[in-house]
Amino acid sequence: MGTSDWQSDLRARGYRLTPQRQLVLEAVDKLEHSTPDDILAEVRRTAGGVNISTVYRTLELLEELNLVSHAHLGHGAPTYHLADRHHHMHLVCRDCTDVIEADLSEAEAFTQRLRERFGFETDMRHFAIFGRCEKCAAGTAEPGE
Amino acid sequence: MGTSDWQSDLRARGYRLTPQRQLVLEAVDKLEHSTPDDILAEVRRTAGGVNISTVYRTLELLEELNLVSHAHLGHGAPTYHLADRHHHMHLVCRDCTDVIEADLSEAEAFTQRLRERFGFETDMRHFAIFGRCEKCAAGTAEPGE
DNA sequence: CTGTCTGCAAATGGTTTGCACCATA
DNA sequence: TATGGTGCAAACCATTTGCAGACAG
Repeated sequence: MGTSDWQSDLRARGYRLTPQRQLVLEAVDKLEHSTPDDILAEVRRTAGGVNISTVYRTLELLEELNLVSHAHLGHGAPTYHLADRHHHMHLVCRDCTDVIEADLSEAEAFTQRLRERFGFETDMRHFAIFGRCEKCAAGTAEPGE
Repeated sequence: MGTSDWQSDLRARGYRLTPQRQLVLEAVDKLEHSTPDDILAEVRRTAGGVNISTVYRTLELLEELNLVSHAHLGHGAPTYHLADRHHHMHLVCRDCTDVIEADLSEAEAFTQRLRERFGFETDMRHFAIFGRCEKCAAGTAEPGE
């Protein structure tokens, strides 16, 4: 898990180091919370001929190597990020679709409770938390709850 | 918000009462946590000619009328349920994809905290909580966290 | 009858796959 | 030079839309 020895790890597992794989990883690093399409666009700034299927295949590989992971912030495409950043969860507003990043520590008591009650080991990062942000909640006094 | 006066509500808003709309609502009621495809299959047991696009259009309408709502339990299609049942959240295991239903009260302290910190009004029902169930967590001592 | 609703077929968005060629090791 | 990787095109799954005919009110 050194600073950038993923290349040895890659080869140790019988995989090859290609420009595409380096570029996808760099794009994920640079963009943060980017969709496969975003990543493709970024990669193409350097290497025009790269195909979307290569991006998907590469993201899958990089996840297997624990270099990147993805989160679902809404109904659309998932977003990818470096695995070692991303120690926060996402509060997504159902009305304005804004995203608030909240530290995982805010959920510790909650995840502890789920562990005790259900033996469930929670990863708050993977799916967004859905609701309404302060601004949008102020607008309506919905009888939803 | 009476027991079943949605039909008046429907017409009051200029919509029409059709067999398809009744059947879709009945299917959502009967199946619980069903995808549009599931609902279509159930509806077709009674009315063979119904089309998937009608199911989508009808579900959208029934959500607008606050009769049904949907949740995202994973990467696949959303699941629909009657709006007035469904006072639980879903703990989804990343390995065996089993779903545990947990009462919303388990999350009260957590949602209260998000309200105080961010002014965020949380709906824990809409997106699943991702993690690993007791059984699957026992199998691996992953360094994920 | 009139305007809404439906079925159908085609388009869309996101993702996966088969295959022949390419390039890393 | 032998595999593993890539680009391309087609397939796939979930969902949406345009349109002409059907039917509720």
